[in-house]
Amino acid sequence: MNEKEKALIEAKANILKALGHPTRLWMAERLADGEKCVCELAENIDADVSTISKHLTILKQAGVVIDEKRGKQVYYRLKVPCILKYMPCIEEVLQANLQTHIDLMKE
Amino acid sequence: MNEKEKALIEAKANILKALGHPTRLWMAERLADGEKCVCELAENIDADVSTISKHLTILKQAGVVIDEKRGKQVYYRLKVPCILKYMPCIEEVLQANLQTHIDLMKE
DNA sequence: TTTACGCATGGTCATTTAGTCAAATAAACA
DNA sequence: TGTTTATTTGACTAAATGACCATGCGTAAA
Repeated sequence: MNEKEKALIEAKANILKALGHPTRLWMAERLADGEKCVCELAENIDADVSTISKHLTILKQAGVVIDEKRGKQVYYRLKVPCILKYMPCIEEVLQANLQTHIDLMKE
Repeated sequence: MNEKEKALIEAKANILKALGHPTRLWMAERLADGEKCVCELAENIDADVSTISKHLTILKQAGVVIDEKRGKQVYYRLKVPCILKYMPCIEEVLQANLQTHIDLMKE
C-alpha cells in the first residue's frame, strides 16, 4: 500500500467513522428530509447541547454536513445526500447477524 | 426516540464504526474479490499479526465478515457483499470536500 | 444597551481504543 | 512425540473519544 492509497483509505474510513456513532448517525438521518437547526436536532436527544454541537462539528469536518448561520440559529444539512442510501445494506447486515444467532440456537 | 429505535440506531452505528478504521476498511475491500486467510491480509499491512487478528475480530463481531477454519489457516470473507457498494458515495463526499477547499481558495 | 437566546469552545475526567509483546492453542509435519 | 506454523488471547500502555460543566460570543428582543 503506497502513500496515496493509504491517504485515500484513511479519508474514506474517516467518513465512516464520523457516521459510526449513534447520535451522529441519528442526526444525519434526521437531515434526510431537509435542514434543521441545532435546537431541532437537540430536541429528541438526551444530551447536553454542547455535546450535540461537538458531534455536529465532527460530521462537518468529515464533510457529511454543511452549516449555515441565519440569525441566532445555525442550520445543518446533508452535503452529499447519498450518504444515507447505504442504510438498507446496513440493515441487511443486521438481518444476517440475526439469522446467525437463530442458526446458532438451532444447533 | 424510544428504546427500540435507540437499539436499532446503535446497531447500525456499530457496523459503520467497524468499517471506520483504515486497516479494517482496507481488509474489507480486499475481501471483495473472495476470501483470504489472515496471513494474506497481513501481507500488505505494516502491523503485528495480533493487531490484524484483533481488527478482524471487530469486523466479525459487527457481522461484516465471517470466518472459517481450514487446516492451520482461518479464512475470512464478506458476509453481506453490498457492504462495499457504499464506497462510490464515500468517494463523492471526498470529491465534495475537495471542491469546498478549492472554493475557499478562490475567495 | 441591557438581557436573553442559540450555539461553540475550553477544561476536565472516565472510558474506550489501538497498538505491542509474550504466551496459549490448534493443526500439520518430521 | 516433538516441532513448526497460523492464529488468537491476555496483559499492559499511550492516545483518542465522549460526556459534562462553565464560559464566551454573536444576534435579536426588550
